[in-house]
Amino acid sequence: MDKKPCNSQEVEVRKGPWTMEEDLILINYIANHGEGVWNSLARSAGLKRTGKSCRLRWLNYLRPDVRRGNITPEEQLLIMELHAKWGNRWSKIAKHLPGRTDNEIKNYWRTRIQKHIKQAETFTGQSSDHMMNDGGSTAQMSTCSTSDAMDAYSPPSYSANINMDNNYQNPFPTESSDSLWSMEDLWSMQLINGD
DNA sequence: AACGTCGACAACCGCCTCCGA
DNA sequence: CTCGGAGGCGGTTGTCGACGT
Repeated sequence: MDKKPCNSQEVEVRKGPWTMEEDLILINYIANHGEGVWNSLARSAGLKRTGKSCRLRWLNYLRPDVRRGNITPEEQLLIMELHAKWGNRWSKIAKHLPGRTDNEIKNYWRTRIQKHIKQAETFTGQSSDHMMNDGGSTAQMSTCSTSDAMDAYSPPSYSANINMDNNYQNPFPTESSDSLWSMEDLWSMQLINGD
């Protein structure tokens, strides 16, 4: 059951935070070979990660069009509206927020919006426990105007950076053929992405 | 200055669905 | 038609930094 020392290919799957080197390997490999077939990708690239882990890392963090940083008020409203419509269909919601990942939206919802709902609930008494029904809350806000929704949720303080992403540039090499990434490229990408 | 608590986010896990053999 | 593998999705956990006492 335990690791077989003779079969060193399938042992030692790395877990936990990704290192800069791993990120570079993954980015370079995808830049040259494209994404998909994640299990074999992980193996071919020499990453000691599962295909799932590589896919997740790429989709949620390394992809060049991933926007990081503040969720704008517009995006927050959209999230609330779409969540009211579809419930916890995070990937579906994410499709309507270019550059945002389902994971990011999910985290945002759980840490921020849900907290505000909870607070609002304690104020208004227990009258609306349907709002907190995370496991599939739908439709309760579907008819709210956006301003109503904002009143209900009282968004966290935003500094005016609504258009901060309009001049986002894709740091990826235009042609995926034979391009290698350096540490500096990676760092600059992290900076552009708001990290 | 040290310690404890809380919040935000990255990553993992398990389940489900789809597709090809 | 069935089975197995891969991908996708949502839920949950772990980690780290910020903040308050």
